[in-house]
Amino acid sequence: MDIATPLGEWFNREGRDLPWRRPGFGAWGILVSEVMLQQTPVARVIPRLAEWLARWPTPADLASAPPGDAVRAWDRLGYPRRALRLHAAATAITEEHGGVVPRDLDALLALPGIGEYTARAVAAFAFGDRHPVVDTNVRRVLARAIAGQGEPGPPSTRRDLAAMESVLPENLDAARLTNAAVMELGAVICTARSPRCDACPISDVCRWRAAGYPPYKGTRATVQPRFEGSDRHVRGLIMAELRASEIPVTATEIARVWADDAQRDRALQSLIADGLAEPTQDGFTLPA
DNA sequence: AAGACGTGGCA
DNA sequence: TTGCCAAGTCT
Repeated sequence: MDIATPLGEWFNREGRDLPWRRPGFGAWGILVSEVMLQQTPVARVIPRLAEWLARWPTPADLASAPPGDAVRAWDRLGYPRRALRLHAAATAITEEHGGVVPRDLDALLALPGIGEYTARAVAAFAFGDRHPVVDTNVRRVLARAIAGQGEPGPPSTRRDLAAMESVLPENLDAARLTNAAVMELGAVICTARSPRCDACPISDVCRWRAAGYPPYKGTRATVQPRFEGSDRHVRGLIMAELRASEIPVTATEIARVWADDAQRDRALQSLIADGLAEPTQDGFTLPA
């Protein structure tokens, strides 16, 4: 069953005009966008990405800045360790790859913060190479359209890559288009909560639809723990203070963000361990 | 190999 | 209001 052709036609007609899809956006821009998009919605990424690339147009530009600048520019995208890793990746690209984003999958995979998904996304979208690209959208679309299940089971890199490989055309351009189209379908049509099957270009061949939308029976992924009152919450509050100040934030000021001394200290210590905060003479700052 | 890791929008 | 979810990675 060929789903690549109808998906490609649909994508060419209705795919969103996103910055990183514009011709000539560049491998560095695509790499930065992919890292920002890890667990963060498109709408929140777009303005931050534009600022980031205007300020640091090349990996060497970012590498020459203090990591704390990257963390501050990251703003509230969330998971600020990504900013630190992106800075470290820029350093590695500058020092080990002559300042040029590598094209090879293994070289990409070796960069900090670049995992199985992002490495393939960069190789496929920035360089046009033929690799199956599998993210949460792709998993969901393939689970439904091909496997006839309402939700993907637990991620299995091997199985997931094989599944995507099986729908990928041989032709390079067609393969790249298919990768983008399956992701896009999962993002805007075949969504997690309320899929818009009426607007789906492959509804006529979807096995889940054909089976009458059977409810998912497998094991569910572990539920996200409550955020309110969690260590993540406290880390976030402390990071907001550090981002907002150009001078060291005192222990007294940090004490105001969270009353529980033990939990606050645990959060601060973990931020220091992560390299997101640095103790100084007068308090704490983003990494210099 | 589960669990940690931010943040905010939406139903 | 609470819970789910958003182009994952790392340990």
